[in-house]
Amino acid sequence: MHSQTTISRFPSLSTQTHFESLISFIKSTTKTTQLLEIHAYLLRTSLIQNTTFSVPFLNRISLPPLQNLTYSLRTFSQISRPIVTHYNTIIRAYAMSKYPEKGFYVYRDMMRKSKSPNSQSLSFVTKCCTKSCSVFGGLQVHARILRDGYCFDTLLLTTLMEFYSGGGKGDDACKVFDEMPQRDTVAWNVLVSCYTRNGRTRDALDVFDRMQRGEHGCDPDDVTCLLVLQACSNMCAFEFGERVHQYVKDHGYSHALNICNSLVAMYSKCGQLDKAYEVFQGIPNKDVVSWTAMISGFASNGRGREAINVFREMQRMGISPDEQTFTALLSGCSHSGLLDEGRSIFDRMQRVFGLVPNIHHYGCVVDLMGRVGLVEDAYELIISMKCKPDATIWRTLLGACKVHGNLTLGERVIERLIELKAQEAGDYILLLNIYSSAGNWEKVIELRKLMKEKGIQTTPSASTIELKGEIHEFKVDDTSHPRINEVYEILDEIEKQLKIGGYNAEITDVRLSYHSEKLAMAFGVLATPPGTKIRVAKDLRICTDCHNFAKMLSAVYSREVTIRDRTRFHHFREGRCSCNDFW
DNA sequence: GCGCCTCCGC
Repeated sequence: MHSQTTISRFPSLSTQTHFESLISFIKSTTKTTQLLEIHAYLLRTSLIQNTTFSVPFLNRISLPPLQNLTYSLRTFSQISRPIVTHYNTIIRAYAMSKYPEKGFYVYRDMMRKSKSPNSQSLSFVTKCCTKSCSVFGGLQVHARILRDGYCFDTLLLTTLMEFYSGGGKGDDACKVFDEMPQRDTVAWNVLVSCYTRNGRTRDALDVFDRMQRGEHGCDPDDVTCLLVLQACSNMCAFEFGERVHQYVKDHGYSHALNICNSLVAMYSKCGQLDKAYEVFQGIPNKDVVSWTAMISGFASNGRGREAINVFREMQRMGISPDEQTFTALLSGCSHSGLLDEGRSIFDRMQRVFGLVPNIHHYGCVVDLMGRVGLVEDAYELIISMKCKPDATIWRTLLGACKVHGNLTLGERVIERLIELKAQEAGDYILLLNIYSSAGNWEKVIELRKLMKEKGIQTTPSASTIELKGEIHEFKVDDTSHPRINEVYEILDEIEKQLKIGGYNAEITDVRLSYHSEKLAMAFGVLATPPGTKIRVAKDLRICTDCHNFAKMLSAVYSREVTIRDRTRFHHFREGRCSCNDFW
């Protein structure tokens, strides 16, 4: 009713005021119904042909909160001679929609009509190519950017970096960055995100210093901190993370909720639960993300009961858990072997909170059942799922079959993986280990032959250890580290000592050579004074042998050892592990 | 005028 009066009032005013108030009304309204009335009015008066009206109208209808693609397209089609800005609006609308590839068609169409794209058109169409993973389109746009001389446009080039980074072409993104004559903080941020996304976490951390050092230095902003904290989590770079925390305090970001949440996650993922909890308690207005981060922190560090307590506290505070909260909680139950608690939470999640379990939730429950030996039940659960089982969930069960030496089920599971055409080297290694644990050497030889025939290559795993803020990396049977000879020497010495303590190298695991985590631990013993905590991060899951090795090391050398593997933390102390062998 | 961004898991 209100809008009706507003529009009908327009003609009574002088033309100037009429137009001005109409435009400001378009810019301020957020109601689709009001915009539809205006649309009808613009059409009736042919004012829609006037860019002064059509541009703000298109912006309003195509951008959030309305984002109405249908009306944007209809309006666009009613404009008889669209200009570049109109096209840009539509390309942007497609970039934000579910059909990003159509943005590229509009871009091509506009060029066919001899309209030259400007910086904005190129920026939006690049985004379309990024979202639709169109390598072909992106390369064409890149060529156009160079041809039209936009190589000074920082903003446009940053968008182009995103295209390469998202398409897994990190090197090309870096090249665009290197050739940029000017860089702002956002360009640096995209570089960090590019490194993180493409697995070059170390380089991501280096950027934090590089950007401050540079000639035309840029100060990291809050987004830089978020990204770098993520990189610290991935690398288990605790000391680096602390430095970023200091930077956050010094630059007044310590009250930003997203930064605080990232800090909780970073400290948790570096195994520093006390620090994580300290930051967590200092957050005045904790949201779901904060609570989930803390639950996950306890969960991945093998403290399932505390994770459940935090969850209870969260409910007392009236914060509703979301799907991710339950994933964290259920994974906590599985890491700590809390079968009944896990089952009850899985049940309450559906009954009380009305959430439909997704593949991750099922994955956690399968993991939980598998760990405690209910492998057949876990198999039944996967079969009963409403969603399609993926390779990962089968792989989880395969791992459980290995732990419990269930050969027949293991074979059935690998068949499923083969059906999904998703079998990886790691899956064969697991099956291989199942056979060798059972002493079935014929099958071992047969499978090895099969792997050779299929050309399956095992990727060497790597472990890292941080000393004085510097990251040292070791691979299986490493030969590259500068102090590798000393490392092997001390490793032999350690093994001798541990054997006296009762450690025996297990021969059930096939790949028995110098595992990277052993090398990293040995380096820790070598390079730090006695009594210093050893913190190692590993990209795959730790094997039984290395687990025993670490347990014994913690007792014989009186060192606390922390190993973060692909899925969780292991805190070793006085010959025991926080995981109680539930891993 | 447009770009980067917090919590989960197998």
